[in-house]
Amino acid sequence: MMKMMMVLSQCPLFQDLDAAAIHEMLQQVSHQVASFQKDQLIAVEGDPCRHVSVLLSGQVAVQKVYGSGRAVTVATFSTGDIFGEVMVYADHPLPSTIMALTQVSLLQLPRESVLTLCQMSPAFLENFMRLLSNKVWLLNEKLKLLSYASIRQKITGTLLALYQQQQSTELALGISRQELADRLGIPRPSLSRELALMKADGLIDYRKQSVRLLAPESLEEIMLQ
Amino acid sequence: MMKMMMVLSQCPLFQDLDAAAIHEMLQQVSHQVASFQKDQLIAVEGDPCRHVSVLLSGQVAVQKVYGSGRAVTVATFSTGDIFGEVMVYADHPLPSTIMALTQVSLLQLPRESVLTLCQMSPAFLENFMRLLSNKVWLLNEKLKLLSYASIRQKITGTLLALYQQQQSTELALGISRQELADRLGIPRPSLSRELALMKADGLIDYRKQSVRLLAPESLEEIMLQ
DNA sequence: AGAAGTCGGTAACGTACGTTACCAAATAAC
DNA sequence: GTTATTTGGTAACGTACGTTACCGACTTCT
Repeated sequence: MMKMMMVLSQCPLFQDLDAAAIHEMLQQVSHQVASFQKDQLIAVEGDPCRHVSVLLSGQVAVQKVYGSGRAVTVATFSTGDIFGEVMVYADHPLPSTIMALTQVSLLQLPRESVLTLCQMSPAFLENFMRLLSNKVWLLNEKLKLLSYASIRQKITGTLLALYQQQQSTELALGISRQELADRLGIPRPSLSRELALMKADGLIDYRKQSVRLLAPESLEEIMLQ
Repeated sequence: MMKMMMVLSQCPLFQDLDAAAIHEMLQQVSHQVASFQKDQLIAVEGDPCRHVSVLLSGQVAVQKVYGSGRAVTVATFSTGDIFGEVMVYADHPLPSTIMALTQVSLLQLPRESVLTLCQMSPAFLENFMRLLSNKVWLLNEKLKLLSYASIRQKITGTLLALYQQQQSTELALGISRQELADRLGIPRPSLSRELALMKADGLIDYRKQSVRLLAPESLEEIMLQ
């Protein structure tokens, strides 16, 4: 029990609420702490999502299970993580299966309880909103990067974002080539090659972790193609 | 005024609420109906997002404005559409600029008013949640498609989804090649070519808008690579 | 100082895929 | 019927990019 409050007060759903407040709120709505054995199914693809879950202990995997029974892990969650918060209010069934990777303990808040909590506590409401909104934002960012047509566009897009942010043509990257390549979803040699080509084209210059924009106008042009 | 209630009762934020209820709810929270001239800025990139807006009439554009002043339209909204519902609770400034494309009339609900409305009306709360959740779901779907490595994976992914859905190896597509290609984000000839190759490889057979899966096992294999 | 590990640049090679173009089949229009 | 129009297949071509491999520059350890 003490353990549970520790986890909850750390998790974004209950931030800015103290243990006493959380305890009291929970007492007023139906909820359950459920345990699952290793390899036990927590929720199955295609089912409707019935509750928001907070992982109190253990690890779970989000899996795509194919007809043949083969399963591919799409994501994993561990203590303090929340799941189901999106699908519980979306008009769609679960797109994947949730399985316990270890012995697992979950706080399960039924769909209706979450609504009640939102009505009860402005702080909880705001936390939930922020959770969803930030998720949308993050997905949008990823999507933007993926939808650039070429590697040059990906690079240019991020350079121009930094340009706007740092208000200078002398940009500090602050990350290694490998990290940058990972963010853009491309292999490192491809990144290096394109940087070299852009340098040859007179668009940029660089050494180590700093990049100088030589022709911001032309860079913007690239984003339009 | 009558006009405004017409629009609101149609929009997903106020669905399942009748005009009288909406009217009463709005009277209890601060809100404003704002007008903008054609080409006037409604909100500027980098600013914090202060309200959720419902477009009562006219059209607005979401634009990315570059340093040189050149603007690229990312999306447009028209009567009945909602915007700002994500950024108003996300921990980030506006990623783009909003501009009036025509004479525009907006219902602007300040951040706090929306919270109050959620507390007041369970139906409104649920509508808002559904709005955000469905957006996350949609983005996830797009992201899934985009993140497949090859065209063959994109095709296979959607075929297997249909397989699971229709529970038969004889799939009805229900859309034209062009539409399918658009959804996958690839040119139509590329789709045709890959379908032909997959047929040659003995994976599928097809004619017109129906596809038969000849080797579901092998198709699953493709998704793992 | 030498060994070992990390980090970035570069080259060679093959291929998946975008692009363009043209053609056949099916459907709609007259 | 004969044209248009849409819809889908196919071929030829160039290239952007993934893959692999190797090498030099820098750090860190002993």
